[in-house]
Amino acid sequence: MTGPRRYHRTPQREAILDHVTSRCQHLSAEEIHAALRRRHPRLSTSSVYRNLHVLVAQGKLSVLRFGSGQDLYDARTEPHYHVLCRSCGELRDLVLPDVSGVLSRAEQQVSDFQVEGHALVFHGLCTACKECASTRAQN
Amino acid sequence: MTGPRRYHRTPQREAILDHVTSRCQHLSAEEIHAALRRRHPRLSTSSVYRNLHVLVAQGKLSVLRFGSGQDLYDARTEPHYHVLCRSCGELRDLVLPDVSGVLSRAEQQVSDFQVEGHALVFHGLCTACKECASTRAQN
DNA sequence: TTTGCTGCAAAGGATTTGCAGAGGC
DNA sequence: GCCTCTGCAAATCCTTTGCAGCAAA
Repeated sequence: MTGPRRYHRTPQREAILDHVTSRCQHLSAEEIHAALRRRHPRLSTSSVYRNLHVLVAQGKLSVLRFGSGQDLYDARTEPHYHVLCRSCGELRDLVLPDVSGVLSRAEQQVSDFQVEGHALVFHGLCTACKECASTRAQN
Repeated sequence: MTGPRRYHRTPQREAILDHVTSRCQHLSAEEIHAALRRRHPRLSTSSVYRNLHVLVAQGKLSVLRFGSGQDLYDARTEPHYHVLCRSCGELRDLVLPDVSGVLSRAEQQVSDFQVEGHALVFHGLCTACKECASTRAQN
């Protein structure tokens, strides 16, 4: 029987959480590392990755995984969703209160499962890429 | 101005699509490769990956990206969603007709974006992992 | 004949892990 | 003191790419 995990407080972890929280963007581990290196020159990538995992486990951040190759981290505030352009990779936030209600209710209908949350992503083409695509033939 | 892409018909591509379609599971590129190697001993991993991309681009398959590390491929039939256990990684299909209606309507509310589809994933703990977790303390 | 596809091998890129020492509680 | 965390370097893992020959249209 393993006891509960006792997280320690470390400057690195706090800096990472502060940084992600203070920005209203979705940041990659690499971006976070680069940004914090100014103030914490010895901060390692592994610490960034490890701390991001911890913060996600604690529910303080959430992860977005898309085709972009790298995971993006998001400071969780209110329930919101995402729109992703399959062409340029642009990622936008989306708040849909009506949908949130429906999905919260749906969570309880999932049998044999203790649902803790959900992720919803719309995908398609942003305006710019749509125009771009229509100038060339399609299949 | 690039013309439309003219896909050729190849035994490899057909075998891959057939295989994924015939199974009601979510398969990784590696699993597909391993399964098809019996009948196509010279089939390469790169062909599997390339063909999976093509099939997704053609809308014949869809991709699921989760924490598991590898992408999973799904033969698209009816609109459905997924439930993912954050502990053991179990992934289950879910059909929620009510929700589908709401989300299809929501697609049209996304401004400045031509939405082509959406993905919805519920996450939490499956029954087995839930019991497992409750026998040990939590944080 | 033009263009797409294949297998092979090598490269790429994001994330993870082993380790020994430092640090929080 | 015990256990977690850190930086560093090396390793891993999945996926992509370059290439030369083959195959479909």
